Formats: sequence, structure tokens, C-alpha cells
Amino acid sequence: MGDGRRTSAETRRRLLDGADQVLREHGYAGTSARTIAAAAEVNSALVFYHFGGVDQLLLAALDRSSAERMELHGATVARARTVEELVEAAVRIYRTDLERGYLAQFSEIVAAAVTKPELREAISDRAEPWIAFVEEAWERVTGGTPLGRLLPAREVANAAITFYLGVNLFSVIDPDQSRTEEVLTLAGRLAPRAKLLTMRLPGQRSRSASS
Amino acid sequence: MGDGRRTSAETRRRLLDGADQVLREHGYAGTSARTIAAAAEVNSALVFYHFGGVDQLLLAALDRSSAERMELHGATVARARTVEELVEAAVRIYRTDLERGYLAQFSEIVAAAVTKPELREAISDRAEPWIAFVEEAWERVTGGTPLGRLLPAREVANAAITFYLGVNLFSVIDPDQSRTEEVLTLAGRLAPRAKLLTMRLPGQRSRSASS
Amino acid sequence: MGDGRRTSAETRRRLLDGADQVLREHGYAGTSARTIAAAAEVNSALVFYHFGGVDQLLLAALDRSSAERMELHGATVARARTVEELVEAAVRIYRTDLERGYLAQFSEIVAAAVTKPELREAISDRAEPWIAFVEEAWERVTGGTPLGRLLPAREVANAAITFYLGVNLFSVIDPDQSRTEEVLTLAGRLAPRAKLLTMRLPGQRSRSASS
Amino acid sequence: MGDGRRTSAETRRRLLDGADQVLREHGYAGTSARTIAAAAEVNSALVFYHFGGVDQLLLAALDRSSAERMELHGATVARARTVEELVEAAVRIYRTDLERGYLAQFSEIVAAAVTKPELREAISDRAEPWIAFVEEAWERVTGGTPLGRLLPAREVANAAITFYLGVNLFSVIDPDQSRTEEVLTLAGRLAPRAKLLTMRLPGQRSRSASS
DNA sequence: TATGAATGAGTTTTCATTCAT
DNA sequence: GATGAATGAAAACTCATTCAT
Repeated sequence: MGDGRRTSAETRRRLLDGADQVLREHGYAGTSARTIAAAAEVNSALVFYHFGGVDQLLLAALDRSSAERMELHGATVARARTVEELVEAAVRIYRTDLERGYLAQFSEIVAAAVTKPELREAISDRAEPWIAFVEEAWERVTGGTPLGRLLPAREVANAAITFYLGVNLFSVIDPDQSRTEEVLTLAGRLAPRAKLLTMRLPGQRSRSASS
Repeated sequence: MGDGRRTSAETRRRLLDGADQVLREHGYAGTSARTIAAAAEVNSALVFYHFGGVDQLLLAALDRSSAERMELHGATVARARTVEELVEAAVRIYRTDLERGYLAQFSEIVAAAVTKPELREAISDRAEPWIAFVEEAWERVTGGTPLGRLLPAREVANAAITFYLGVNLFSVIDPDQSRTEEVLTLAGRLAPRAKLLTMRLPGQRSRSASS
Repeated sequence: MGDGRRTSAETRRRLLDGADQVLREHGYAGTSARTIAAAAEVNSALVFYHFGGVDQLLLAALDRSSAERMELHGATVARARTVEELVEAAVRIYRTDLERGYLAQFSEIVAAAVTKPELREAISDRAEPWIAFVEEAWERVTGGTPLGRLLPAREVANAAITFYLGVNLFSVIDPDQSRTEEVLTLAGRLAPRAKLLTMRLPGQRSRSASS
Repeated sequence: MGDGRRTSAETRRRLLDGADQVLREHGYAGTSARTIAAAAEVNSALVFYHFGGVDQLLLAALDRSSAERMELHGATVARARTVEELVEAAVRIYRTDLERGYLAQFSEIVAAAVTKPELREAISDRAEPWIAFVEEAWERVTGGTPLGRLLPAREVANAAITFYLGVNLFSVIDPDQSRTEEVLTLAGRLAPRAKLLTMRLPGQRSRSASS
């Protein structure tokens, strides 16, 4: 399989692409050194030669797309100045990740980490930057405002990532993603109303009076 | 293994218990007909005889605990009359599921369904009643109110289940569940403020005037 | 491979026979679950099903022939009343083990234990009864005699087993076993002279006088 | 691996050292082109370039230490004038080989030769000079004496090498070499008595009379 | 119903070895 | 001389599944 010599970088790229493809088409359970190597049109021993194992290859593939996404999404989020814009950016990010298969890739690996405890730490480490990503964006946009005080960045980030992961699983229930679309649309409609949450509740005494 | 004859029902029960135990202790990846049968102290061919296969046994075990939970959680939710009480009930449900290991069990199977496309439909079918469950509760509590109009039951149910599924995966990143606790606590604090979302936005003309 | 059903005992026997055969014909390095199963005309997974692994099967085969030999050689040695007869018995044992391939089998496994440390304990345990066997025979024949005092049973047993093991390796150098035969013949000729070793050395004072 | 260019001789030396080290630390079963090359900090293809294969490298390493030992032990033995001194020298040789790891190295390779029939001839060839070595020493010390007639050099040499090889395997059963020590100590005590073996047996007629 | 023996395909992983550069 | 990428065979072992009893 595969004909003759190739550069190392080329082989590694083929393997990373093969890993992405197999993961998306057959799920983690259908992923093995053989299936990946077949997709990459490469000898299956090279999975071990270049990456040390199947899981390590999958993680390397995740790292590769994580880096791409971080760049791409970083730019998207940087333009947001208001909560509305931030929610809009989030919805755009979700759609991009869905279309490009990033969402599926991430889900598959996270799901694999649920079933294989030895993967958990690796995944946990790789999710952390994304939590920080959301945290920073929220802080930048709402820092110092009443909304920022009501909804602390850390909690918002955790909730956002939790929801993002859930979308992956929910796709099992919602194969055409229409329900998720509806939820996101709703979120878009609610965003301009977020600041209402910070108003005084009827029957709530004023802050100065309550102290 | 096991001594002497047992009733069919007894054998099935042992297998279901074994499946639960192995799934929680070793994860889906460590689950096989042999490991389950060993935990159940039963011949492994009986997994096939009684359930037709490993995945089918796992699904049967899920059905069993789903029925238990439906009863238990139904009672919890029935008492809720306000949005605050409903969110409180949801938090209590989450904590119960976590403590009893339902959450872990559900996570493992849902994660397996992500990983093994052939399981997806089965999981989808089993999630549907829970979506209906949330939908009905929300409708009962908010039906006919402005909040009910702003947040339609269907979307709320989808969002709630998406989040619940996400919690399963997020457990990988949040092994002691403390981050999830924080998010739920925040939800509890926000619930009384939900009705604020229905207020008129500054600069928004009144409904009657806008038509 | 193999046609249809067989009894468990029959399959186990075939595997043990196959293990013996492959070990003798191809050496430990040429021994694998596949080669043994092929020789046994049995599915190779049965090596694991019945014995748990290749090394365990080999050890079981060793145990089987050790039991046979212990019975056979025990009878041979029991008849010896003098050192001459004991040496004769030892030579007969050596020839029997050589002809029946026991010597080669034992050597292969002991040699494997040299190269694979994880086998050492198992082999050590299995050699111990043979050391005891020699020790008892020597003690029975020479106990209480001057020769017995000069050559303690424990040392004789260790030396005998060491030599026995060496013969295996020496067969590499002495493929037709003629050199080993000569050494054994010499041993037979020397045996009647063993008691001479206990005589007083010229210039050695008598025991009673020296104390 | 390894930085920059090295001379051919240097590379060969590193590989020989690496082979020795890996063989002693991980046993023959843990020895591969890769592990040796790693220990030598050299590219693993050089094992083939310089030596043609792993076993050939191992044999070359054996040849190197055999040459060292031949020189060293030759000097030790040359000083022996009597059987007692010769046995003393033999014990000293054994202890030296043990301490310097020669014994372990030799054991591993000889054991491998038992295990892999294709190595046998190579080992046989390499043992021959040692047989000659013992033969010559024995002949020099006992030649023309009654003891020399009773115990011909050829048989003594074969027996000594057989025992030495056995010690290698016996190390599995006697990991701290204490039992072998005892046997050698006994040999040291017996040596002065060797000439007693040549005395006339009680009831044996005189040589001249018997002819 | 239950058993345990059997099967064949599949997995990860390692190895000696080759070869273009 | 040296390198690192590539190869194909082989290893141990596990699995779901079947089937005669």
C-alpha cells in the first residue's frame, strides 16, 4: 500500500487526515490502526512509528484542528463588543465546527475518554484552553458591568463548554441538527434581553438600603 | 460458575446488575460479555441467550434504571409550582442521578452511542421520553405566562437535555463535579430572575403599539 | 482446523502434545500459540482458553512429563543400594531422558527462563523437587558413611542438577552425544573408587590423634 | 541520536558495549536491534550495517569478551602446578566471570542457542577453544601421572565445560549463586584428595598380576 | 435454560530488515 | 558511514458469537 517513499511530514499528514476521516465516518469504536492506515493509504505500522499508538495519533489530530480552530475562532470572537455580538459569534462558531466536522471529532474523542478512563487526563488538558477562551471573551465583554457580576466568567465558560459537549451527544437524538438550531436561534433572540436579568426584582430592596 | 439452577428472572436480574456494575467500574471500553458474566457470576453465553448481545443487555439495563428514575423524578417534579421550584427540582434530580450512579451509567452508554453509530437510534428512542418529561413540566408551570411565551417548552426541553448530556461528557474535565455544581448553583440563583426577561426592553415599543 | 467437537480433556491433551513436539523440534524461540495449535490441529485461541497463554501451556506440559518421570525414575533409583548402583541409575536416567526428549524439553524451558526473567520463579519451583529427589537418594545410600560425610547430600544434589542442565547445553557442542557418553562412562568407572576419597591422606594425622 | 560523525571503530565499539549492556540488563528476550541501538546511542540500522544482524552482533560481543577472558584466564591457569592449584584457579575463574558479568553474558547467549537451533553451530565453534584450554591445562599438570591416566584430559575438559554451562542455567534456580559457591568450595576441599582415587582398591589385584 | 468448548476475525504492538538519501 | 522512514510478517491476546449437549 502506498507506493514508495514519501517525506515524513507527508506521511504524518496523511495519517492525521486518515484519523480525522475515520473518526468522523466510523466513530471512535470503528477506529483502529488498520482502518486509519487504510484511509491514509499507508502501512499501519507507521501509526506506531510516527505517533506511538492510535490514541496518540487521534490526540495529535485533535491538537492540529484545535490549533486551526483557536486561530479561526479567536478572530471571530475578537470582533464582538456586546453580549449580543458574543452570542452571535458563538452561534457562528458552533455552525462552523459542525460543518467542518470539528464538533464531531471533538465529541468522538471526549466520548472515548468517558469510556476509557486512561484518556481522560489528555482530554481534560486539551479542553482547558477552550474554557479559558470563553472565560476571557466573556470577561472582556461584560467585565465591570452588572451582567458580568451576575454571571461570572468562570461559570459562563463552564456552562458554555458543557452545552457544547452536549450538542455533540444531542446530535444523536437530533440527527439533522434542527432542534439545536432552534435552541441557538432562541439564544440569539434572548441575548439582547440578558441585561434585564440585572434589574431589581419586584419586592427587592435597593442595594444601598439593604446593607 | 454460580451453583445449580436459578430462575430465568433471577439470571436476568443478575446480568442487569452485572452490566450496571461493570459499566460503572470499568467503563464501556472495559465491558464485554465475559466481564459482565463474571460480575454476575453467570455463564457468559447467557448474555446472548437472554439479551441477544452485549449492547442489548446494556440498553435493557438502561431501560430498567430509566423506569426507576422516571417514577422517582416524576414525583419530584410534580411538586414544583413555580420556575424557581422547577429549577430546584432539576438540580435535585441531577444530584440524585450523580449519587446513584445513573449519570455515570447514562454517560457511558451515550458516549458509546457517539462512538458506535449503530447504537444511536436506540439511544435516541430512549431520550425522547425525557424530553417529553421536561416539556410537560415546563408547560405545566409556565403555560400561558409571558415566560412560557418567551421560552417555549420544546426549546427549553431540548436545551435541558442537551445540557444534561453535556454534563456527562464534562465530567471528564470536571472529575469531582465541582464546576458543574457551581453552574447549577448559579442556575438556582438566576431562576427567580427569569421573569425579568419578559419585561419590556428600553426603547422597545409596547406590543399593542408596534402592531 | 480440527473437525467439530472434542472433549475438553482431549483438546488439552492435544495441546500438551503439540507443545512438547514444537518445543523439541523448533526450540522455545520457534514456539508460539500458532505453531503449537498447528501441531495440535486445534484453533490457536484454545491455547489461551485452556491454559491462559503460551508459557503457561509449556509449564503445564513440563509438569505433565515431570510427573511421569518422577514415577519412572523414582522406581529406578529405589533399587540402588550402593554408590555404584546409584551412579548406574543416574546414567540410566540420563539416557532415558535423552531418548524420550525430556532432557531437551527441560533444557528449552530452563534456557527460556534464563532469557525471560518472568519465567524464573516458575522454573525454580519446578526444579526444586528434583533436587530433593537426588538429595534423598544420596542420603539414603551414603547416610552415616564416611563418603556421606565427605560429600554432603545437598552439594551432591546441586552438582548433579547443574551437570544435568549443562548436558543440555553441551549437546549443542556434542550433537551426537558421544562426548557426554564418554563422561558418563568415566563416571561409571570412577564410582567404585569413590570410597577411596575417604582414606587418610599421606601425612594426615589420624582423627582421634588430631583432636 | 548521537551527535555528529564518529569513526567506524567507535560506532562498532558502542554497539558491542550496548549489546553487552542490554543482554545483561534485559536478557536475550529483551534484546533487539532497537534496544541495543538505544543503549549505544546509535541508529539501529547500523546493527545491520556493521554486523549483519542482532545475533551476529551478540556473537561479536561474545568473541570480544572471550578474547579478553582467554588472556586473563590463561595467565591464571599458567601458574597452577598441581591439581589443587588447578582447581583453585578454576574457582577463581568462575568467580571472576561471575563478577564481571561474563557468566551472565555467556549464559544468555548459550541459552539463546538452546532456544534457537540456528545459533547452535556458532556457539559450538566458540566453545571449542575453551575445551582445548581446559584439556591443555589438565594435560600439563597431570600428564604422565596415575591421576592423568585415570582421568583423561579430554573427558575432564568435557566434564568441566558441561558443568560450566550448567552453572549458567543453574543460575535460574540459584539466583544468588550461593549453591554454586558451595559446590565449588567442596571441589576445593576434595582436590587434595584426588590422588587417592588412584590407589589400589581393596580386593584389586596388582596390575602386573592381573595382566 | 444453562453450559463450556470452540471459532475466526480482530486488536495493538514489536521486530528484523531494507533502502533512498 | 549514517540516517530515518518504510515494510510485512508475526506475536500475544480478546471478543462476540455459535452450538452440541
